[in-house]
Amino acid sequence: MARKSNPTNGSTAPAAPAAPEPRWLDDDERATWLAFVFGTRLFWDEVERDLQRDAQLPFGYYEILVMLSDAPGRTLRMSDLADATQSSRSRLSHAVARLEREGWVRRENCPTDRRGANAVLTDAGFAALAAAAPSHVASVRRHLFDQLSPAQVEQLHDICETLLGHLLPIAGARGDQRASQFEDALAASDQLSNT
Amino acid sequence: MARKSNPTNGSTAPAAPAAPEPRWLDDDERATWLAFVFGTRLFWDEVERDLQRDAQLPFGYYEILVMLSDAPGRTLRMSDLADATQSSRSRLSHAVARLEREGWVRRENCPTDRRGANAVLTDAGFAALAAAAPSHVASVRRHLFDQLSPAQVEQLHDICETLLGHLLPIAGARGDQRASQFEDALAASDQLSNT
DNA sequence: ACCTAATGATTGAGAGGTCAACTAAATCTG
DNA sequence: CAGATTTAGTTGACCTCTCAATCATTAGGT
Repeated sequence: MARKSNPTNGSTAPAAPAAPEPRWLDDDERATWLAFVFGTRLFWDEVERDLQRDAQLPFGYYEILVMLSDAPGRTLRMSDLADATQSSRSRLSHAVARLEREGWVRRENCPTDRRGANAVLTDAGFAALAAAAPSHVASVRRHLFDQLSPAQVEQLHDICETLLGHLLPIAGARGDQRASQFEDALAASDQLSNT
Repeated sequence: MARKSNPTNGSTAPAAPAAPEPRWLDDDERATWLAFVFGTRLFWDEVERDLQRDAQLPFGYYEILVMLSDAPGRTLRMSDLADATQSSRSRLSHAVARLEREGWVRRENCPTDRRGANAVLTDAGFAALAAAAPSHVASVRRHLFDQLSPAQVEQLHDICETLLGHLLPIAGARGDQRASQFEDALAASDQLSNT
């Protein structure tokens, strides 16, 4: 399915606007690409399914609750929360609206900037997160870390860091706020690691 | 953001329904998880953005066209196409409806099974795919293969195969038709590789 | 053959996401 | 300080996906 080969099935490239002579993937690359597409898709399907079953929560929403629970006062500016969860402001606005309906997040006016808004994790939201976290971590463990050797975990880490080194500047150059956030998230996870 | 640590910020697990004493991620695992979540998300955002810009096509729809272009007669039963693209029958039905509106796919009645339907790639659909493919391959290359060393590509391949070895049986046990399809796709990509 | 199950495929409602337009407040600039 | 610009955030329309319900057809069992 994920073949990237020329659909004309030959070496004569069809009307190719950008690349006159595209370099198709060779067999090894194609197999890697296929495994990557299928593997990551199946992984996320499984993790999301587990989370949905155990917490009636999509992973993206879980992330929002985690970020808030880690923030001082369990409170974060909407923009900061959007950046931290790698989501657009629009998406976050919709998401928080949903979480607010659920009673897990509350909006407050920002005292220092009258056009700003703070998202606050409610006690109910914190309880929901606390209930969801153990089984979610178990799910990630079961489907990822438990399957890989320590060496493979390290390799995966390096590979993802390499990709981030390439992608963050690109996202940043496009004005994508998320660029700066990865370092922040890492730093935060160091500071707050189970003290 | 992607911290999996106990939201009570300590070692005393809160009301945990399933796991009395969950094993939280250690610092290395958390960093790996964070890099994985951010890295793959950013990667797919970028690839999808490129594809959307160059072909006005989400990746999932591109996959459908690729599968059809590889099939004999550029024709596939709806069910087979669904399996091959790792999508539910429902999703595929909606997707093909959309591609049909676009004029890129046509539905035909299956001659051997009167409740079946065949999806056929039209000439316009093939042309659209041919126009989209070069820049899409370039995008995947630019954001993935060009960034990794040959060793890393091999490691990534192994890691994804390992995950698939774990996930395919799980998906299969749930009656998920996609389980059988990975092997098929690999075999097909071998057979049809740029001859 | 007949009745029941299983299969192929579609449909509609609802949830989540993107994109572009919009409001309001803060900031820059002359 | 007036006016333009940038920034924070929300909104609505539209698209895709999921889920459950549905319909038609085929396959099984007796």
